[in-house]
Amino acid sequence: MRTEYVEAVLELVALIPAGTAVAYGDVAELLGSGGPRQIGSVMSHYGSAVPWWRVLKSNGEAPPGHEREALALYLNEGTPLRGSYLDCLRTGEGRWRVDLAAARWAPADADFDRIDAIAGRLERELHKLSAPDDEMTV
DNA sequence: ATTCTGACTTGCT
DNA sequence: AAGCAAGCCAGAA
Repeated sequence: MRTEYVEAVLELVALIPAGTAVAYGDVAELLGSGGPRQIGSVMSHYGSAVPWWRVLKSNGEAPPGHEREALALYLNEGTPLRGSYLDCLRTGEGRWRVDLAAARWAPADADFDRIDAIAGRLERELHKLSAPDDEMTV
């Protein structure tokens, strides 16, 4: 189901500029909630409408099962790559990955404002759900 | 309540 | 560089 968490993740991913990328864990950190696996889960189920290829594994490998498609997109938007991606294109044999050190998205001040807005909204939403427990204790 | 599973990470061979 | 085990977090069975 499209929970607040899912919405927050998708909104955040939508902010990632072309040519840059972040790791699943980075998204979780920016969001201030959940872990890498939660992000991966959200992307696999609801990521089709956002730039999913800009969120990948911490070692720079493209999301499992979408390597081919992702490579085309990276080349298309000039994302820094490492390894023999050319061979991969021609012979389908080379190993490659995104040069995350060079491609990692560095949010500007304006971006952080939006990120904080999303994270804050999510925070309040989650708190709201776990709040009604004051009377139960005692 | 318990167990399993997964578009994850990190650390150790 | 490549494989493996153990953490880790939530949702589903």
